[in-house]
Amino acid sequence: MISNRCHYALRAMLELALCEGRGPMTISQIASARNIPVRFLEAIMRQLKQAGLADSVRGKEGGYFLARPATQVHVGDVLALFDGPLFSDAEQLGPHIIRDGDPDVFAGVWREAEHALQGVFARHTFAALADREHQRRLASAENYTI
Amino acid sequence: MISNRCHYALRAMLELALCEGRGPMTISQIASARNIPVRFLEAIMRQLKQAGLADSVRGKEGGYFLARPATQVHVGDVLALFDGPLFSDAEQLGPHIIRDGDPDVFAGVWREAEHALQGVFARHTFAALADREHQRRLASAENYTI
DNA sequence: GACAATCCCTACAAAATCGATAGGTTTAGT
DNA sequence: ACTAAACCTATCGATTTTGTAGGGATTGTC
Repeated sequence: MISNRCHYALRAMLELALCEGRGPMTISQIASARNIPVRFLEAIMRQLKQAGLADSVRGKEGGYFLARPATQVHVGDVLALFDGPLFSDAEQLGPHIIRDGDPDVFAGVWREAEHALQGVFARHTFAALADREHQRRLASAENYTI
Repeated sequence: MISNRCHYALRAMLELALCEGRGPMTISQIASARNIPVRFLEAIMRQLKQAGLADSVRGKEGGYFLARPATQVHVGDVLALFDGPLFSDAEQLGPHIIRDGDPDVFAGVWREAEHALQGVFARHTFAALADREHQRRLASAENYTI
């Protein structure tokens, strides 16, 4: 299943997408906006940076921001980084299950599954998600004031 | 990702499908055919039985067999039993990530992903897999004798 | 009825994974 | 210099997963 790490990363990226174009965002800001343990998020953001999904400036007034426009970052990019590939052949995990490099009958199934997932995850950009989140917040704010 | 347990279960079910109609198969047979730890497989087979995928007779000459014809057992049935659902909402794992039962923006993504997977896994029956495995074995045997 | 082969159940040990924390270093703006 | 921020490495604790052990219960065969 999807690791907690990955859930955090997805929400951090969403937060960056929401604040796109308004300068870098600090780890503390992201963490408090999403209730994520700060020191844990620190490691996650580094990983996002190393993978080329986020970028950062150091020192005072520093922080993180999206490395590419939100319209060009997909949910699949984050998932592949943390939890992918989901469906690998068994021989990587338990080398004794498959004999002698015989082709595995299930390999085809895993390939299909992986492919189907990639299709889904490539359809969702963080720009679209941020948009939806924005709508959601407007609606709930309206609900509150009325 | 797919747990080792589940890989074992899939291969055990495949073995049962290969021997369909030839009486029950013992745990030892399945285990040695696939290099699975016997006592571990024991627990797995029980789980498969309790889920209604396999059935068994006890005592001497006993063993396991498919509860339904192999044409009506899908890979998805086994996966759902051991590792499913793969994509659940975040709130079940980390209740603090999402505030106040607010609808999660990612929930839709997970639903789509789960649905896509179900589609793939429902297309593969153990009958078809056993068939492919049979072909494979014939081919490799031919390769060996020539 | 004894025996042996087989499934069945519970508990437990060993190992891996994951979430989270701690302490300290480097960078850059003021 | 001071401070706020990103950066790095190590480690700890809890949970999950893998696998093992010992003992039962069931059924065919002699």
